[in-house]
Amino acid sequence: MSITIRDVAAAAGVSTATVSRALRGLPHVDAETRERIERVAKQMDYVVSPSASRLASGRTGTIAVITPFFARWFFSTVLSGVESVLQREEIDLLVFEVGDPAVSYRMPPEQRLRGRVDGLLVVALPSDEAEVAELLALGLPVSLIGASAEGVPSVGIDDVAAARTATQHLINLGHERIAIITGQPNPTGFTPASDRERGYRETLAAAGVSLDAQHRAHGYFTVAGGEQAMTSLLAEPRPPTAVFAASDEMAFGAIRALRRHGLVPGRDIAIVGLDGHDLADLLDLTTVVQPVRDLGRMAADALVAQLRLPVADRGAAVKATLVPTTLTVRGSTVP
Amino acid sequence: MSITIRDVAAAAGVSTATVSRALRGLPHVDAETRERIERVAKQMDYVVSPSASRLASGRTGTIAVITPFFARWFFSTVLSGVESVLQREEIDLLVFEVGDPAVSYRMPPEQRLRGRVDGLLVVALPSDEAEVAELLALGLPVSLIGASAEGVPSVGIDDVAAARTATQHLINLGHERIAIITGQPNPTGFTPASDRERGYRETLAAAGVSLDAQHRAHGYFTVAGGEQAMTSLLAEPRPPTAVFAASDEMAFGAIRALRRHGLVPGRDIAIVGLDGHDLADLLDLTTVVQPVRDLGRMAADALVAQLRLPVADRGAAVKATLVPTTLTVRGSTVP
DNA sequence: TTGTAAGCGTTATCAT
DNA sequence: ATGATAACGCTTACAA
Repeated sequence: MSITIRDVAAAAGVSTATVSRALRGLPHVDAETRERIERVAKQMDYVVSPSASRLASGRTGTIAVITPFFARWFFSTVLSGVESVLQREEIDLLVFEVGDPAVSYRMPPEQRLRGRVDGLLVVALPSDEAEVAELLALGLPVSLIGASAEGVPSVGIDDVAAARTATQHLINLGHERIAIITGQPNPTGFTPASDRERGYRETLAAAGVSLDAQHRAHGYFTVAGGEQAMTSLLAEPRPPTAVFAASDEMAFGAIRALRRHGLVPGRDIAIVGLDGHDLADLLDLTTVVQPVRDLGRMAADALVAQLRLPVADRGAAVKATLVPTTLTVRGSTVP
Repeated sequence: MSITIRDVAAAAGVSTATVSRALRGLPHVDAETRERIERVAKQMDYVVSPSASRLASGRTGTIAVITPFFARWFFSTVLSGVESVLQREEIDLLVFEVGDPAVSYRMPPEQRLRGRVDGLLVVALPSDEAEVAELLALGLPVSLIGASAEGVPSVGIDDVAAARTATQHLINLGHERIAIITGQPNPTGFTPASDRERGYRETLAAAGVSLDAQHRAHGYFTVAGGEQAMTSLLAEPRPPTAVFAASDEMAFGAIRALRRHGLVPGRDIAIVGLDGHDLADLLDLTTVVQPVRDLGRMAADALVAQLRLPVADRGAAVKATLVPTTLTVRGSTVP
């Protein structure tokens, strides 16, 4: 039905082997011959059959992104960064949405991956979970985004430092009752959550500001969770004068809670988030900005680099890249 | 290196043909034989080679989603709906981000699609654009989401009706100077934009409310655009008392503009959006809700149904499904 | 019900 | 530099 490499070979008066070499830019092909083949191929509108090529070569030219969500700012932004690289590299992008690892999620069984992809990009998943470990054990090149693990390349921010920046900002403003809205109640293997909390604690300690156990609430990284968390903080005998929310979406929820109580963020209670969410500006939220799209880009670049390497040299330079964050001050924290 | 169908066949004492049939659930396999084969296969941890299977069968078990953006609420939510279906159906999901069709976008060249997918899901792209037309001409089953075209199955909302609902709501509140923040300046083939504007116009006309040409601004479906649009509306000699924003994100921008001017949405100027954005609640925005995730699900279901059909019967029932929208009233429109 | 064997369209090895 | 040709691992007539 469709044009095959044989048709092209015949039309160009060469063997299929030569066509294959010529079209893939391999060496040992006469310049003239190559040109002719390319011309003929284009004119015949020939496209290599991916299935055949994959079967014969053992490479798929495909990578998979495994992510808890699509429909949340961080994740979709990462995805966008990833795809910009893959589009350039002409690599196919397969996606799997696995759900909140803190609740219930279903990893793609390895059967959905084996033989379909050359590499894996895992977004913000606790790398110590059994399921994630299985992925790593698949033997494919892997890159983590927004999480890290021993012996696996990763890119993310320095969560401790980012939290320090946020907390220090509140301290500089003169606050002494600084609460945190954190992600999970119990520290899991998902390090960003606990790292951010650690940065907060360390900074308070360093500044000699007391840490009140009552000034900690869980927002589960969601808007609704942030709202609940803030509400409970407000209900305390001595409510905080400032809040560090470990994610912008939780900060949004907190802002909503404030409004519901007739309080104005920045005037009545200072609040700072962490993310650099698209809509932080809209809500006038001070936040520590992480370059999320770049995270996706960099991880994809790193993975592609791995793939281009001869299999032998691959595990060589496993590094955890930390990209810098920047504080953006807005109305939610005013002197 | 890896287990092949031959290994399984040998271990089960049958031919590869029988293994193939058994494992795919085809008829004409003895129950006992099938059971044995399944047992052996599982025990050997056998997984069919996708490349080989694709090459031999001509089917890829893959569909592609082509969308302008990942990192925007509507699009990522659609994607999530799509993937929930494909995960269930065990179909691979390939994604392409093509950029804003109103600005500049790069469709995946057909070479990136041919032979790689069995079907296409096209999200919110103007189907009369040459590039989109090319996709349709690819001969693959296609389903459109949030846009429609002659002879192509699609799912979306009734944009005219949704806009009517929004506008009528404002009229019911007693407003007589009702502006619109619309998407594009010029009607392109992207029907939702013009349909929403049409619904607005028709409703005003039906209610005998005059239509002021000054009460129309372009928000380009973005927050920033919406803010600019609202700002320009406010600058007019007789500013509107109510605004219909053709998307929630533009409404968000409008709200921001209001705040900047010291105006309170709902009290000083009524505003209603269209989308049912996650954060509409946060911003207390009245909006006409479309079931976006369902849109993705339904389109995926429809496409999968097509794929399961014998090739001959495919073009049969090309229908444009319109799903209902509902008005959610919040603080941005109070009596 | 099961087996045989001819593809499917490349890639890659080994000659030439 | 080019050509023959054996894989690659499965599906699917067709035969038995």
